[in-house]
Amino acid sequence: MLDRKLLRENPEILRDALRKRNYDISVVEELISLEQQVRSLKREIDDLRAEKNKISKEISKVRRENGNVETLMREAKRLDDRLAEIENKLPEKESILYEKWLYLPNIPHESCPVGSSSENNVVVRTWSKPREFNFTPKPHWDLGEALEIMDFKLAGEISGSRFAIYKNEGAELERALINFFLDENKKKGYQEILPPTLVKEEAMYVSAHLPKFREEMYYASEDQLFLIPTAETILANLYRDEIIEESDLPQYFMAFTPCYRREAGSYGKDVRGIIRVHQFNKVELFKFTKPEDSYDELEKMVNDAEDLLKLLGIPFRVVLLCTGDMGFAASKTYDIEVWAPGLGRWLEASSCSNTETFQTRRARTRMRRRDGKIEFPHALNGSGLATPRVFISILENFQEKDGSVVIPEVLRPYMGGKDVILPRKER
RNA sequence: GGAGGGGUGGCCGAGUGGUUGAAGGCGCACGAUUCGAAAUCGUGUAUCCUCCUAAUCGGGGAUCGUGGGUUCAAAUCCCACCCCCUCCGCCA
Repeated sequence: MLDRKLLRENPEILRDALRKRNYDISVVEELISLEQQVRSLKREIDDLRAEKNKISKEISKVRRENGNVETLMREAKRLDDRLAEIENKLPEKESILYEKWLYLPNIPHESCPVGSSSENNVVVRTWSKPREFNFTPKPHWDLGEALEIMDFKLAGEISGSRFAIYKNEGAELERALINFFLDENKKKGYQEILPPTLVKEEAMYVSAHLPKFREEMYYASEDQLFLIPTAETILANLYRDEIIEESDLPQYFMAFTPCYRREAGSYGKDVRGIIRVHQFNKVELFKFTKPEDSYDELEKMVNDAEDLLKLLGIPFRVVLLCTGDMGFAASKTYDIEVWAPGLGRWLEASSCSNTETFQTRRARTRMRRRDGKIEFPHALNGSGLATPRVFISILENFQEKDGSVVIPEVLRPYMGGKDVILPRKER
């Protein structure tokens, strides 16, 4: 959510932001007029209430002195009628304005490349060279099924398409990744949170997954609870309705959770394997920072995520998203893409964003400066990391000609010292 | 799921329908005292919106879990919902 003062003080910033994101800018005029109406209604109401409060106090005083209050009462009632008339108009206008306001995306940072699609994204750096194979590398679904560490047929029967079952070393590898991510991030100062994965509707508004992205989430209607699409939802709510002292910033958090996404609208896309699944595991990173520090903190967060891949030895590249490709809540986003030689393409394994005050406004999370001034801190989120594409990348990058997969060294302590996943019969 | 109790400022805690945005205490900040500290004394200490101002100051409105209602007037009365606690039932 943006600062409503923009409508009065600098609507051009809004139009510019919407243009960069390929949104229709005509909504701005509509909002300006709505905001003016709401504000003038509020003023009228405030003035009338002030008058009425005065009379009420007068009544109280006259009563105490045993005077006659009838004239005053009549005056108060008359004001009441006028008030009721105006007060009735306000909630309607206010809610229209609020609803529309919630649908406005965040303002892109000036350092973001302007462009309309992923083609305008900028690769800022690439780490390590993709390995040369002297055989044709297989996709992870072939490797996974042959090694009997993944079962897509069974998952399909039990849960449907876009679900996976991990077995044996597959399950172990998944668990190893999660623990490895958590342990490494902890060294960087991220506090661990283990949250619920079902949340109330109001919490979803804070992260800005609502109202716009209702269709992308699973909903337990009986209990009116949403399954989280990411732990970002939870972490953005950590300081809801609270004021953080400036001296307590920055704050780093991480949370491991399963993530649930309906993937509506991506029918027929990435249906094989675990490139795009309805349920996956992710360790999410989250920061609350002072506004002046947030862009440095974003760089650090990206580096933290990159470090995980470096330790694993997985080739990756860092991509700065252009304005048209950025998420709704983001001011600036870096994606980290890992190389998947079996698929022959880069896969997004992390997305790190600065949302500035977009989420903290919705959460009413504020910070108090040393001089007592109140303002909104910035909030940042990033994956550190989501497992499926790292899993893919490990299988596909570290496969051998015989179909076995070498386990990255840093994961071996998490897998009882095992260094390779061999085909079933050889185990 | 059934029965009961409760939600007030950073925290504890008072609050007869009317100068209560809210006593008192703790905490915190600043000042005095002190060689310095403790103790003591003094002052200050919620947030949001809005108007005025260059800014400070100041004016107005709103907020005592949330939303509605009664009333000239609600923290206080009524209704609904949310949350917390206790007991019973069920249960990993």
